[in-house]
Amino acid sequence: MHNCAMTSTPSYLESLNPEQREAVLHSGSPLLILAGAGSGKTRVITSKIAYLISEKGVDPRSILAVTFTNKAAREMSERVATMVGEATGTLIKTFHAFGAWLLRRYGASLGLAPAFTIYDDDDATSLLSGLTEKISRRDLSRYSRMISRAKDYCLGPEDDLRTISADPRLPELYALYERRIREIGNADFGDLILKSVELLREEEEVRRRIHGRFTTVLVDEYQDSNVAQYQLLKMLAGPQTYLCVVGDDDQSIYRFRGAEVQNILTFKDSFPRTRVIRLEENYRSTKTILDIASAVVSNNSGRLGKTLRTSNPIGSPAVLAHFSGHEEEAQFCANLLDDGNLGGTAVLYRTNAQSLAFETLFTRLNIPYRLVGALRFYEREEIKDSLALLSLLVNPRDEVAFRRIVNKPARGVGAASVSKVLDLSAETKSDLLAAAGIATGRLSKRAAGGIETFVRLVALLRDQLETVPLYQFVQAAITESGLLQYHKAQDEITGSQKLRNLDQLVNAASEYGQGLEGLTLFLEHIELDRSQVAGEDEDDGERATLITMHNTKGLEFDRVIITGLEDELFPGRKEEYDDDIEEERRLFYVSITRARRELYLTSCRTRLVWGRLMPMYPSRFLSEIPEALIEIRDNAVAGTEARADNTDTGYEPGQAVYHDEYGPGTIFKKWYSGRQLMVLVQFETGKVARFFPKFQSLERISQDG
DNA sequence: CTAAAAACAATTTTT
DNA sequence: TTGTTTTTAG
Repeated sequence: MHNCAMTSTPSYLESLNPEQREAVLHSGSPLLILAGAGSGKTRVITSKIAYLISEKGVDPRSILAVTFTNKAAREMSERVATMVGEATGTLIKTFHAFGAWLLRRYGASLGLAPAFTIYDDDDATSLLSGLTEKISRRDLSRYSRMISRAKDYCLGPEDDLRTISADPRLPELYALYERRIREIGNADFGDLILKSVELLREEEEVRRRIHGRFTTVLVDEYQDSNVAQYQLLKMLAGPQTYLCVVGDDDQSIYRFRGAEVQNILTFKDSFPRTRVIRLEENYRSTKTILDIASAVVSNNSGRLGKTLRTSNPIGSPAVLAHFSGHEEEAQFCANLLDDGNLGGTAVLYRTNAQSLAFETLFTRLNIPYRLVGALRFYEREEIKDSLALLSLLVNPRDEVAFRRIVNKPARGVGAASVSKVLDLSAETKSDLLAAAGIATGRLSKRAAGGIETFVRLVALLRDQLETVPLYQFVQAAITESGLLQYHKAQDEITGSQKLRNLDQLVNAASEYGQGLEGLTLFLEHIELDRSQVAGEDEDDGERATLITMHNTKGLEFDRVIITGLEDELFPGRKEEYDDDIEEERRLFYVSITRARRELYLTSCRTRLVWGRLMPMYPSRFLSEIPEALIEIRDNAVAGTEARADNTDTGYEPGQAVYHDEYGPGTIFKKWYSGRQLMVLVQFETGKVARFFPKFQSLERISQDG
């Protein structure tokens, strides 16, 4: 096949190592790329896309690339665009966004209109709460989570749900929920995948068209796919489809969301003739950092196994610093940042709550920082209110949106009136706005007036939808509904920034087209891309990054500080099993491998938990790091040093205890957190709490009889 | 029906 | 500790 007129090898191929190049050039059978951290996996995928388009003459429109996060999708689009030029027509989307894309086109047979809106977990919980009486808030969100998990596993209400939960009410509640959301005509997150699977399975014509269109399907971060996503992939892959998945079993960190490491472990069995290529050369980190990461993750079982190597310098040892409390920990980070390398530094933590100490100190010291993913824009009250109003315009059957917005700002329409409208809507099979229009006769005078105002408002807005640019429309909606005024008043009372956020929302709308179509797309992007940060001004200089460990996936920094390395916090909850510990360990592995040159680890002796100062013990993961690779600095104030001793006796399960605040109770579990004994106590009030008996006033009561 | 007061629960991690 | 939900008085 040597062709004299052959164009020179593209530069992006030349800079690849042999394995990477092999992965790019491979064709003819399914391909599994096991790509270790920092091994240039994104580069391989983007090069592969570019290669297919520019060298093999593949139609860009026939390529589908699926990622897990919007950030990854955006990045991939940009990189492909720089390699082969803009507007290639290649579909690069997250799994969920692809589901929405598919269902908007072909979902009619499943009862989904092209303009369906998407319910997030909150909305799903609200929907459930409207469906059933007498279930506490907490249980509602529990059930809602179970339903969402069931969907992750591709299970419907009639399937055996016992693997999700043995709760006897789950099937009934799930069925109720499912029937209602179908009536409304919206989709929740799980539906975007599950309904896509259903569609492709049942509609031969759709399947045929999709197989005809997408002859190449690429999946990034495959280790985080769930069962439903695996099924979707199965359906997407026709006999002619070239399938390529990239992932790293050691970086699977979304099990809590239904991610199934099994998917990548058994890919070879699911797709016969699979070729496996390992990318084991790391270009990111120093040898020391890599050795630490490898040592830690080698404690996991059930891995495909992979040895990362690098020709990078050895680098300096990691630093492990102990502190008395979170303030000292934050100060330590601030001191490190004194060298001015803000943009190259990331402070990592397990839970969002931990960011506060850093924010407070950094603000005081004028250290610029960027907070990733914490205060999610879409979750804010004023944004959700506005979105509810807009959603209702798109889908007047949207019960969740209606409930949220019909009486906000207060129009004199209470819960009783809302129920009447909903009942009437069900009776007459009409949408909520129509029902509201004819319900006035059944309502109190005040409520009838309020409903009328609301119905008029919606009608007025609807008339404008097709005639003005979207941002103007959104502006009109929040102004004329009174939401703007309402939240302005809130700002004045609480000093919040709601008005600014609403402004931001209007700005965001300006990037979308006019009319129903633009509005639908706008809503979809907001629902699916939750990484948006409010008030993020354009980069006006270098900032340090504050970020959760989960959010760092795919990122890298010169210097990484992993904070809060304490048992019970990281790894978290202890009542769980080995699988969970392994997942936490993978999260540690991901965190460590974000670092290019320097790695710092911090651990505190105390931490505020629910406003109480709790003693903490170093994370067990720290003992998995070879001593030669780490330099330990103990900065804790003397005296807080505590060691386990013989006071541990007498706290056996079954022991009756008394606590000043919670009253009498019984120990039902004990274990060691770090070196310290911890017990779990069931109080007679029903409360369950954890204690360090050594530090906290937990009186033992002698059992009589 | 609304607003203020009182009681109460909460911390993983996110598409 | 904080923020949110339920109760209560207008």
